[in-house]
Amino acid sequence: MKVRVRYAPSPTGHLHIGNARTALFNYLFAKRHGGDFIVRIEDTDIERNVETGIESQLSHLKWLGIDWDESVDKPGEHGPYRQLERLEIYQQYAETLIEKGLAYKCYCTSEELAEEKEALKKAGHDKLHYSRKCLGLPDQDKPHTIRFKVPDKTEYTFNDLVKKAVTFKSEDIGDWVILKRNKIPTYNFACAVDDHLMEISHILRGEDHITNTPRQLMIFDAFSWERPTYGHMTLIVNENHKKLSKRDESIIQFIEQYKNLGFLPQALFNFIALLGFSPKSDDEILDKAELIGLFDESRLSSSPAMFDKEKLHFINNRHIKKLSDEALLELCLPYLNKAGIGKDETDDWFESLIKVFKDRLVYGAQIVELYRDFFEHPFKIEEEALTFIQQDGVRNLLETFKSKLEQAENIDPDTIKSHIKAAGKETDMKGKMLFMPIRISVSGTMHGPDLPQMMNLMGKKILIDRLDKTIGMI
RNA sequence: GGCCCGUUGGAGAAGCGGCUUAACUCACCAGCCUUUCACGCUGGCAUUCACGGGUUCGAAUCCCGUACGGGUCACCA
Repeated sequence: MKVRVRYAPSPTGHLHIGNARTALFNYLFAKRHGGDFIVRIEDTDIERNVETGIESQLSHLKWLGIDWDESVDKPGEHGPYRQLERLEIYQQYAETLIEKGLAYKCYCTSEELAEEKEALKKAGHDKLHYSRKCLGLPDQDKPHTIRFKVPDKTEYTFNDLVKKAVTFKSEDIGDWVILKRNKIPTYNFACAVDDHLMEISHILRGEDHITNTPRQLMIFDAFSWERPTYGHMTLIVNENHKKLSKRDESIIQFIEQYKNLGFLPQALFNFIALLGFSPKSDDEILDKAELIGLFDESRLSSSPAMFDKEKLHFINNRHIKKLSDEALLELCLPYLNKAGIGKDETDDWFESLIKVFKDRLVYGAQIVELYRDFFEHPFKIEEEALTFIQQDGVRNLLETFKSKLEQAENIDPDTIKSHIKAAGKETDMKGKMLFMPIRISVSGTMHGPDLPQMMNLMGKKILIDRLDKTIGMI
């Protein structure tokens, strides 16, 4: 049987990190097993559909490097791929279920149902199941839903790819709606019907779907269809161990936001693939091809995956370091331009700027912050640095160096280096006692990028000014 | 509350009955490299796997219970 998997988003907004993970693992699974990856649009909630939802979902998947074999823009033999275009199909299958006596029409209004539930709750019941009072009623010409008649005393056991054997009992599930009053199917019904019709072999989805599985299994069984294999991936949780919620502001949640900040798609792909999965590899910096080769569904984790921002930053930085200088400049340039940095500078200037910060850059937009920290912010010396420059000879060194700088025609990195050397010789300072005071005097801190490069970028005026200020503080 | 799931170092996370005196990564510390910084490299960092009982010659790994955390209970997906 051919491996066919699907990612089934509802077009209610932008691509969320959790959905991206679902898509990514299905993609990895398909590619690993030489199967097909399908994107099906589950737009049966007409209230919540967003106009640009589909386009946004698809374009961001593409940006991440995930492509598909069949979808709305690339029809295969199992279309249509939007559920709203498949309405007659679901209606027909629902009708069949009624004919078989496995489903029935329900004329209850939402108000009635709410009251019923309230009464059960008051009576202390845990299971707030539908009373079945419409079961067996003669056909009426009234608006109605169609409910699935849940079988008595049946166990639904499936061998989950991640959780292993999972069992649900039918008595824990009440008769549920398969076709809404507006003739549109509910999620569980449409999903099961489509998974069968589209010949989906494996379903990898978030653990929040695990309680939906028995309902979908009921549909498969009702039609005697072959059940697909399910795998429920752990939830992604935040530092408080809570499911990532779209309203959680402590974590950036949408792929688009990462894209806008200048994160790299290959890094995001790498990071997301490690959310609930650990490849049999010591190295964690992996590209798409490596990840496909390493993917193994038996290594999906069953305990929650923590969204570790630090790790994302680390991974992105590692991928940035792999970029060529040209590619990195291309990534950073829009942010610099927008911030008005380097308006009158040459290409060379930009190139050295990129070189100077490449090692520590976490994401594209950060270049602005880094630049400002070192070049624009009011000059001030950190405490530990201030202590350092109080040592003997520092003042003399800085004054010597400053006078050389003042006379210098140009301040390219090599020239600066030779002036540092000369100043060291004249004042008998070397090693850390030579470089560190100069570093501090121009940046205010004991840690930073390559010294001559950084000084060249700063320009003579700023350098002299900072040197003066530092000397004044000794 | 019912049903489902989870609990390993400062953090992420492997291991799922003997090969583990618990891999790997981040962070941190030390050393090396570099006339500074950063990069890189090397080493250090859990005698212990939520807790209590049990099974076993042997348990982080299996079973039971407790605690804590989470998910889910829609005419949403």
